[in-house]
Amino acid sequence: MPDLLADHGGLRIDRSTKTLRERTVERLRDAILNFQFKAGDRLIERSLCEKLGVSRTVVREALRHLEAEGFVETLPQQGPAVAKPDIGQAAQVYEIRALLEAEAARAAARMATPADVARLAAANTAIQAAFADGTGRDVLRATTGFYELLFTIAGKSVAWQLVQGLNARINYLRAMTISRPNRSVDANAEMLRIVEAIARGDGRAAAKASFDHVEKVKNLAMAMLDTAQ
Amino acid sequence: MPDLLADHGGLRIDRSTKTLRERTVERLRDAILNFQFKAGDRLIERSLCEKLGVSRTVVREALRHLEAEGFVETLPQQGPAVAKPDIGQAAQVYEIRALLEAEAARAAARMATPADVARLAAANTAIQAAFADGTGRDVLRATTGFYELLFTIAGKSVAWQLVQGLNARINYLRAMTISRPNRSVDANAEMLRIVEAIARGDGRAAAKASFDHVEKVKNLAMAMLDTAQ
DNA sequence: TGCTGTATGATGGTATACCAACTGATGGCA
DNA sequence: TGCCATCAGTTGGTATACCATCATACAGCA
Repeated sequence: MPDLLADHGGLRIDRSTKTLRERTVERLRDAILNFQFKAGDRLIERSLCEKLGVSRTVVREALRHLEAEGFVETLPQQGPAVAKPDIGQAAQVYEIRALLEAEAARAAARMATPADVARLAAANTAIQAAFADGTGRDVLRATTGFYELLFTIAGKSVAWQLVQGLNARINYLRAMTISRPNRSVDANAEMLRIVEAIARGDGRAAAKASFDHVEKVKNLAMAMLDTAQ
Repeated sequence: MPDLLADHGGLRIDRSTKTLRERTVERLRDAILNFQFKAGDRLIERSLCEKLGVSRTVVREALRHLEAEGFVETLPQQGPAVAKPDIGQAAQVYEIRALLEAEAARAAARMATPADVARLAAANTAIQAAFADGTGRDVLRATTGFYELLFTIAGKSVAWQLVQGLNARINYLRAMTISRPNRSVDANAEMLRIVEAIARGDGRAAAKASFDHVEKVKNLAMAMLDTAQ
């Protein structure tokens, strides 16, 4: 079996095309992240087959994947639905995010080049633009772009994978914190603290700013869940 | 659809039985963790069907789940195999573990009752017994038991899920660090530091002892990977 | 009008079939 | 003896069938 990952003098044929299953996983994940399905919505197999134009095998395998990632939960005798974490799990998810993002910010402060810093600043500007002109969906997407860049600069691809999965579980909470009055102003100040600390290479300050930011949104989210119950 | 999670005066019928798929996921995960399959081994569907006595649908869905958890990786045109991370990923996995376990140790120091501390001490004794009388597999299992207890005391079920997945990816590295000469003696001292710090309620010391322990095994693992390449 | 029984449709679980691509073995020819 | 072509077996991808369980709607009866 040829080693597709090794470099063999540059002549290797690229045969990597995505299976229907892989594309289905991506489509469903995107649909969940973009609120085409909301937390708690049932994901009925035959209905998804019709929408996506694939067989139940493909849908079922995609659901298994998303289930393991935390996007979907399956209750016995009830079938799959978009994941909706309880308040205890949500709190823990925010705590872990805070740890991982703070560590990434610390490492990014150490490793960022001036070009990196400029890119982070631009990513933050994109978040503000999304708050001003876009939808909640746009803000989530821009925020994801910022953090993806942060983790990439920090060289922490594994942590980024975990954070993506964690964020999946609290997707709708994130959407709700974004839509709070004045969240735009506070978020701007908080992200700016992170970018500025990284710009001056202050890992400790970057970690603190990042940690404080996640604590802030965690508290907003917990307050909302308390109200909703 | 009845709400299976709500309490309705205690009369509710418990119908939660596991599907073939759920049991297959567990069996395969256990087999990987117990080195019945080794890192890099191909997981051929029809062969697994014969071994497990189930259809390809059940096996494929289980593989999808384990793939998303990080136990299995699928290369195009090559099919599924037990995951084998490279040195960069392995380093990152250890770093994340260090963060999450340190945080769990800190919280456990705050929350542990005397009975909890006794259980942790017993779990540590079980690790030492496994080093003395058991196999590497026994040591891994006992160590998992210790950490499961630690995270439970700390109230961190989500972090524990993540750590389990992370450990899956470095399962064989863990087995290799365990089998080093004198690892038993060092491990005992390191775990004892953790238990003692928790016993006296010193969160900071517990976090440090836990962090140092993971740093130690990370360095052992990195040294081995360097040698192997 | 309300309750109960029955029937039908919906849904997830599981098995099997078919196909395409790939790998390895074998035979023939130069 | 080595190389090439062909064939057979292996394997993953995908589709579909069947079944059991559950939910909902409807009809009949008191």
